Amino acid sequence: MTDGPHKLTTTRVAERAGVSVGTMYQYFPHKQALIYALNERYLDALAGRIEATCAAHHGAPVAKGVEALIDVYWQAKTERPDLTRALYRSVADMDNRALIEAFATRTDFATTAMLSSATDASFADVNSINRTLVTVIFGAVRNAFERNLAGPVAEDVRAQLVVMCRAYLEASLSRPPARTSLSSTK
Amino acid sequence: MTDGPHKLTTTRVAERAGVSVGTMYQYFPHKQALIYALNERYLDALAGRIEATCAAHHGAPVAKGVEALIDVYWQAKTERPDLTRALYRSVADMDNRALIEAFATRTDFATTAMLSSATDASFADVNSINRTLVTVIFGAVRNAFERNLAGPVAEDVRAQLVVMCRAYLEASLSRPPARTSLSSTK
DNA sequence: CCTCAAACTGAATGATCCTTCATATAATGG
DNA sequence: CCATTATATGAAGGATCATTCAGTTTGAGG
Repeated sequence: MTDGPHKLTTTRVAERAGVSVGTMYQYFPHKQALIYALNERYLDALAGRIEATCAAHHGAPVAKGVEALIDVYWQAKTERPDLTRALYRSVADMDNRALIEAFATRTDFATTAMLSSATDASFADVNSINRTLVTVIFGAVRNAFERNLAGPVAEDVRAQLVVMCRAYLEASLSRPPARTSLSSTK
Repeated sequence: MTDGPHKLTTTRVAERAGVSVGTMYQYFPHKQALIYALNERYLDALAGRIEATCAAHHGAPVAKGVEALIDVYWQAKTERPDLTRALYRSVADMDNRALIEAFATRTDFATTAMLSSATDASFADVNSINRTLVTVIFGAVRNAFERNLAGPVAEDVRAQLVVMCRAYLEASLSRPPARTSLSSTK
């Protein structure tokens, strides 16, 4: 299903799935429903991975958790570039509000839980911080992906993204375990 | 040109431009060329605004500069949501490597210059930091935009994005004006 | 081996949209 | 005012798909 050439046509998807167009229409009423299902499956798997990662880092230092989060997402988007691209594109052509919403909810829940459970830090407004973190990570990864950054450069961006998120968290501690040197809004 | 309903068809664009399809084909050989031109114009204007912002913050504290950068970009993407959406979408349907490339080059140049010129900070690897900053900002803004965050929430994300970038810069100073409490990779 | 239903097939249909071109309108200059 | 050229128009041509459906294959039960 890691489609190659270009458009996600019904015939092409059917072929790739090893059936004829007609058969496909026995399982999905529209093309939209089909694409929706593809995205649903993808997002469901992705959410699953994220949840697993977050669960695995309950109680771990936030720094570790965020890095792990960045890694799964990065990995997920990069491991099958064609699929990623095809889905990103397909999403532009239809109303996917519900899917994105569901994904965001699951994700937010998982990441918030991870952040809150960290024993080495506590944050005043976890929701705000979490929302920002997720928005930044997902956005940055997508942007990096779409810019087709070459290997080492991509790697650098990924690493720096980790640094950035950590710096943000450290700056946002409500009861800093160490002293921060943050110049408030100088 | 702030297109409303959905697809960017040749007829629709022509209408919006106040001419007939035929006339349009006297100025653009393909639809592709047309869309390309639209994007070119948009990106050119955007790059211009970014350059202006950066120029206006030469020698200013980095914190100010980054905030300004975030603001222009955010503003540019939100002020005409339909246009933004239409262009994001159109970009998925064609080879726009060259445009993105050109935009990235101009942008990188401007932001790097701004960062380097700051008198209150100096960075070891400006290129890496700049690349990361730009990727994160552009990506996060897009992501926030596409999530259709409600007014106050959006505002919060924007503000937090500023906080985050500042924290990152502070953590990346090569000769810290104050002491950093950064736990290296604990 | 036969029957019937379920599942499959892919050519035909119709919609949408890019592109062309025969024709009309405007502008220029003599 | 006419001739000539530049510019504009939008219906028609042709491609590409999504979607349908008449007909075929498959498989279970008898």
